[in-house]
Amino acid sequence: MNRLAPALLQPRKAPRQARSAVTIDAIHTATIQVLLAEGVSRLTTTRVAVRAGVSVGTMYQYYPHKQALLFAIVERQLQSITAAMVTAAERLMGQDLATVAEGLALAWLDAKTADRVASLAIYSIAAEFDLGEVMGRTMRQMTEVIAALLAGATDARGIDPEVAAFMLAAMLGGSVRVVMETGSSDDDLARLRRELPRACQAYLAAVN
Amino acid sequence: MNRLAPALLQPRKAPRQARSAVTIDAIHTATIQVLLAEGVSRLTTTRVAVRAGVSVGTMYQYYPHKQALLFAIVERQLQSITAAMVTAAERLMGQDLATVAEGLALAWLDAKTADRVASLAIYSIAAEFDLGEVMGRTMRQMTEVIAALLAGATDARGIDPEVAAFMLAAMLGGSVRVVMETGSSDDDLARLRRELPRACQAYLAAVN
DNA sequence: ACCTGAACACCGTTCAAGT
DNA sequence: ACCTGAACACCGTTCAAGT
Repeated sequence: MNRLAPALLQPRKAPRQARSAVTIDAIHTATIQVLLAEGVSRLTTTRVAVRAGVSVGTMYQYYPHKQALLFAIVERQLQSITAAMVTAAERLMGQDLATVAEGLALAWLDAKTADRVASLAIYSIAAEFDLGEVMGRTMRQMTEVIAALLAGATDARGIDPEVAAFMLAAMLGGSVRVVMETGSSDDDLARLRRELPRACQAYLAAVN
Repeated sequence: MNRLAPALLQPRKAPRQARSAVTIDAIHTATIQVLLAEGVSRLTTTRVAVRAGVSVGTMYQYYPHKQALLFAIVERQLQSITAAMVTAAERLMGQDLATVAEGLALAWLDAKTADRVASLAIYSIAAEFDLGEVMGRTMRQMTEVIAALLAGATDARGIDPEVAAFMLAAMLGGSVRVVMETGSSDDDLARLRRELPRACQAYLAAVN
């Protein structure tokens, strides 16, 4: 559970010449390709280097270690999901709680299932390295967005936006993850798509 | 993502003499100790062997590979949680939906937080190896137990026990996992303990 | 300023040899 | 019937040497 200072997980240096920007991008792409083609267990620094067309040494000039490589990918994926949720939030601002709940649930499901392979890859990386921190940060961001949405809902009365947003984020994030990870059939996902909005709506109605 | 046939994950042979039963137990205990003391990344076959007081070769006589070691631990943990839920289910049989929902949520939280370190260790192992299958099986068992409970509830009317149980299992399993994994404070857990039962109750009420 | 790749320490797994 | 531990293939990481 060795927790690394965030600084250590960033790329080691910024590209100063054009060719190194190319190199850094090639490494990034190669990592994803190897991950999807061979799985985590076969994701090797050498394999990534070969695929990227550089030597291992070069890779270590940009990423201090393997974790940093994976960290970069996870972060990009999480950011794209966050962005999707922010977009959804803008659309949902000033609606009533039922609409907000449904909108959030569907947006979350869409974002997660859009690139299901990538999402699964993320999950499979998440535990091997210490990604709790990054995921925690993402979840806190999400909670803030949701809280603002709840506070601004037309029919918000007795609801505590902080508390309700926390619970909603846990429900969304957790249920989708569990279903996706446990060898879910398409049926299961369809089921989740029907039931998750209802669950969110029911919870919000109950605490309002 | 190499999926192994379940048979390969079982201990390689049953102990035929007393000393090998002792050996197998020593290995199992040593694995947990190393896991808790040093973390997944430092969980090494050699380290486990040393701690267990046997040679690496001996370990491989009982567990065909490292995954099998971890698999044994995960399975034991999951079984103990399943057992706790079955006990709770017996107590809740024939109650109304609100009582069932609250009882399930609290039982799940208790089971998971009782040995929080072990649970976290499980999660950290879960993705590194292919434990989706085991976890999926556990979740399906849980869903069955919950479905029976819902079908037998005094005030069950329009509810579809299968569907509602699926959603409930996803909510319980997911939310607790997400909160525990993302560097949760004790405050967060307390919050979850208050909100999760309400969310489950609200959902059941809405679909009944 | 950037890249190379042999070299090092360590890990999972095996198997001939022991009791 | 069970155990040992040197040996093997492979992995992450480094660093002297090159352009």
